[in-house]
Amino acid sequence: MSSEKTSNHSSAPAPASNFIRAIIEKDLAQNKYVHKKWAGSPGDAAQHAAGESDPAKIRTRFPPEPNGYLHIGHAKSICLNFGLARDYNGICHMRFDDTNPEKEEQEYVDSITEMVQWLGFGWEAFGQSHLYYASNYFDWMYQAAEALISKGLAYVDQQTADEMRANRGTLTEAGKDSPYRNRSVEDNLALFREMRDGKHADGSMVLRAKIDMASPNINMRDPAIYRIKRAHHHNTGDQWCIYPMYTFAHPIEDALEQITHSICTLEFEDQRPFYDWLLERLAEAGFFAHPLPKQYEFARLNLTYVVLSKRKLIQLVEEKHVSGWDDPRLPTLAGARRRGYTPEGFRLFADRIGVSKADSWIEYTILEDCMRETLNEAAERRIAVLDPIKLVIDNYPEGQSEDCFAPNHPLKPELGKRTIQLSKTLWIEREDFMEVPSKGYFRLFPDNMVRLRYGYVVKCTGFEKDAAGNVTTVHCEYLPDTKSGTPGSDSVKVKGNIHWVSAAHAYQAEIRMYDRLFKEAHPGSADRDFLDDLNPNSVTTVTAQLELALQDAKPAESFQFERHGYFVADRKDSVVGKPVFNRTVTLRDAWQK
RNA sequence: UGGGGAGUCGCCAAGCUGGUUAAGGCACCGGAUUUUGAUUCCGGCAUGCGAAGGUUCGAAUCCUUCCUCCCCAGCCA
Repeated sequence: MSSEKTSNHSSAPAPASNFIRAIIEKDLAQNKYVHKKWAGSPGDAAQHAAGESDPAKIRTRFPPEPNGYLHIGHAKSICLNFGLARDYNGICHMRFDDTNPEKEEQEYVDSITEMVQWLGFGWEAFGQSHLYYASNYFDWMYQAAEALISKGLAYVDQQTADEMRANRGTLTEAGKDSPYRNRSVEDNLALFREMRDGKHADGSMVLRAKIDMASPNINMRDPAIYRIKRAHHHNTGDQWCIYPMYTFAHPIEDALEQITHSICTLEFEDQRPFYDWLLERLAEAGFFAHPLPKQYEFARLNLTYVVLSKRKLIQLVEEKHVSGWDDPRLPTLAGARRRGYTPEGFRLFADRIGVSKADSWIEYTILEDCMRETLNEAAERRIAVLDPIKLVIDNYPEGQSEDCFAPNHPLKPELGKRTIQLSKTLWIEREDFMEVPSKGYFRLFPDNMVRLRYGYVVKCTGFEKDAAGNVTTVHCEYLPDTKSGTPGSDSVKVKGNIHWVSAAHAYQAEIRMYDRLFKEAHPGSADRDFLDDLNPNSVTTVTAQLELALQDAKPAESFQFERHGYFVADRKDSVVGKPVFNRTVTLRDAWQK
């Protein structure tokens, strides 16, 4: 618990300390960046040197490749990077790491920016936008590559991919030098320029950093840094036919953008030596100035009952196990949003799970609980009968109805009340009646009394069944003096309190009852095919009876259906005046049946 | 068997320049309030820090050995 300076937002509790915050606080305490300049846009050492003092205390970045949809795992990284920038008076750059034209599309950049903003983050800071594309740095990267070649630190290799692999060695054996490794600087430069100018076929040669083929770290065995690839790029079109590799491009992107803390996941740990090697060499060449960006790695998110691998998500969508990338059962952010999960809930989740380097599995209920917590605060209450049977109040006048008053939010009286109509024939929940009550059951059963929430206390007098033996109608009599809100309401004490909707005043609607997509905590573990772990009942659709006010629900509006859970009007399938709902998450239920 | 990481309560996670009663959250178990079996509120919850040795007045923190798990041999990111 080292610091008091953890958040700009004094109202919110400071997020828990973690190793990255500790590093940042130490760097800040040492005034590591006080002399850092910012050119006003990404640039090299000279450009930044000519700029003003950097208004940002730190710079982080969220650098997705636009080759797919964002998911819950990305939300952790987004909250981390943008959250750090927010808490330390810094800036988080939104950067598209688009160095491989074959996999990237505009559609993905659009959905990624939309989702980051939906999560509540932005890249406008100190009067400018910080949305960047790695592909806009191709000229600089090219120059950096030539600089490396000039220093004898890179060479053009004409081995085939297979030869390169064979000569890379193994985890326990050193690699062998390429026969092209000792070409002259002039030849390398000429060849590299020919590569750029389209004189050579795709795959015929590649530019490699010249480091050490015997390094115990395989990433240092002369990694490929530029390849020939004639593909149309979503941003640069056909301007280039050579593209930098991630390992080469990423450190340069960070340096051009004056990133102070480059935070990525654990699998990049082995890349860090090259990251530092490259930047040091380019600093020696005058490209960049100290302090150079530093890379730090944290454990990626693993969530029980969920798959987050791109390959598996694609398979779920393409094989139609779900309806699309925004299927409410998917862990994509588009799916989660449609399910009714909230940005606030995700941010709470990110704070709650913390950041460390230990591989871990977060229980899915933690995420659900964060959603409940934020929804409980924000969602207005409404009444919905999801599995309706009839309740007839035999001593209530036919054709009559009366107003009952229900608060929109029990914790927020300022949100007011709405009126709902009570009449002789109501819809109630099938599970709120039992012909023979089980132990501890305190809802409706013959001769028992319950309160009709916001209405009267009633006594069960009988019931009817159909030919199949299913209860269709329950009969009761009401106690006229016991209406909620009247002095007599407490005259009769009852334990049960059930919700209802007047049959003559109901809106009938479709509700999708979503459950987890997988029935196993670790889908696909123990040599099972993850598809075999799919929950066959991950969605069931019911026709429910809702209170009339729900007919006006707007797409994406969330409610708590009392005693059930949180539901959202589907943003896609709802039409004005005829919303359909998705169950976001149930309420907790301590009643073990 | 090369290199790089990680192992603290059921799940996360602080602490790790040695000295605290080993934070906190979630879960769980009690109990109170409640016209949602919800929420809220109170209380409980690691003689123990992967294991075994060692150093020390004192170790989760230092040393030694061992065990387990994760990552790396794309012209992907």
